[in-house]
Amino acid sequence: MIQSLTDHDRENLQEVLSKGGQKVTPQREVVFSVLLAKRDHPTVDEVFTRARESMPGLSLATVYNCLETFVSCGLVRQVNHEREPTRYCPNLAPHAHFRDQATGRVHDIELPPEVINSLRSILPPGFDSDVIEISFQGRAQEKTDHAN
Amino acid sequence: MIQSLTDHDRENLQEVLSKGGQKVTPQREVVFSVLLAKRDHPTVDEVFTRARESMPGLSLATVYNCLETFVSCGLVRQVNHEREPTRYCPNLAPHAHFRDQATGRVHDIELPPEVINSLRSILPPGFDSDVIEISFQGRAQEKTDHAN
DNA sequence: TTGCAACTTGGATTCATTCTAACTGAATTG
DNA sequence: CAATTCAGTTAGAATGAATCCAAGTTGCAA
Repeated sequence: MIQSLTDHDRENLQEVLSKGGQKVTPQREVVFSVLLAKRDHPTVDEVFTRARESMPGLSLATVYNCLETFVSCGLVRQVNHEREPTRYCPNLAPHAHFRDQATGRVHDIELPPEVINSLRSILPPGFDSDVIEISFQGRAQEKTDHAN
Repeated sequence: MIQSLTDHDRENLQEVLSKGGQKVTPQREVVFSVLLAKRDHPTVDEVFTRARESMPGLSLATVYNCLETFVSCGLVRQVNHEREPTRYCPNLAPHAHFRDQATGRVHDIELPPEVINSLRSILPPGFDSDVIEISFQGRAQEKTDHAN
């Protein structure tokens, strides 16, 4: 599972970071590649463990820092569910999250624009929102995930 | 702000608790009355502070216990936002939450059934959900809240 | 080469929440 | 009526995710 970024992903990382006034570092590359390699909404600890495979000296604090940087640059999304550890998600398209109660696994659910609009329309006058979080909770018939 | 339950509320508490195999206790009455007195989505600490006004010996652990009991009986809802302390809400009607970025205050947003349905309809086959959480984040022109 | 600013690091700290073990008090049984 | 039981309460200890901090690194710029 040790792997680094494709040229394309590295370019993207470089561009988004510099737009946010941040630099590309070896640590950030590794953390980002971990996120892209397996899009299963890992926790910080999971990212940490996976990243250490290719960079044993990496510290936990740095993983927190990197992820925080990515979030502030809009490169990844934070996913919070109840009080469980925060998870991270490199899917930037607007989507909701579905948490399988049995496994704890989190799935992305595509969000059609008309649903977003109908949601925005229920806000009373005077309320203006840029972020809408939608999360489902229930049971999913897991299709065994090949690929990744 | 020290006040106890109306007969109606006390009855309701009694009924819902016993349905869940739980008893009414003085502590539970106080905590419940705090929730009803000011429906501003208080944190545990806020509930604790307010409840102590009418019951100085009350312990924090008990507030946690009471609130947990209420949630498990379906008497109140938990409201989580990012990693902030959990808040509690006695509004049982289906509704979304709007968090004012400026003040941190949380407002209830009514959720029309058709919006709930359109949301449920975006789930892929095989996904079944009982709980849908919707939270907005943005700016609200606060209308100074009289009453309460 | 020196300086600086951003980034990284490990360890300490914070803080919401949970746990634990002792206590209370009401109901139940002998 | 005691004795037992059992849910509920309590204070304080423990947990664990996340943040903070002060001391290193690194690469770039003057």
